[in-house]
Amino acid sequence: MGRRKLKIQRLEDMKARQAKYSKRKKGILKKAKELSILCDVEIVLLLSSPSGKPTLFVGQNPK
Amino acid sequence: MGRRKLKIQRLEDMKARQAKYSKRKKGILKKAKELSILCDVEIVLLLSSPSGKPTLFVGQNPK
DNA sequence: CAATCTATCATTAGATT
DNA sequence: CAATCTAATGATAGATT
Repeated sequence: MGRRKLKIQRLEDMKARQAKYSKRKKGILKKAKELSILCDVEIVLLLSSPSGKPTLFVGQNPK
Repeated sequence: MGRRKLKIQRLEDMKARQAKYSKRKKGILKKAKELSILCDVEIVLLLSSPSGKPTLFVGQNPK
């Protein structure tokens, strides 16, 4: 998606990595939340940012 | 996306949940893989299907 | 620069087979 | 039914501010 197709390979510039991470993290968290609700499933998503800051998403309650 | 907008709420039909899960699982796994490569970050994604079968994705190697 | 914008590509809802 | 199709919504690349 986006103005041009992006080749999926490591972004060499640290600022670019951080910026891309910020955008895509938002997207994948939304997808995780939607999937957990729609299908009523348990999901755990653990992300570590390029700078090392972790994000944990846990969808639905353990049964 | 799709032909009509889908309201994000639990799908009541078990078959519909399983089918939806199958489609969206593919999508979120791709997103996780792309994010881990692009931003060189560690990602753990644990999914449990509507029938209970787990899927574990681990992107990048722990450092 | 980080936030916002928008043209474009990607995902997927519902249909079809 | 599960796989495939495709119209249409959704995510986001690069531009702009």
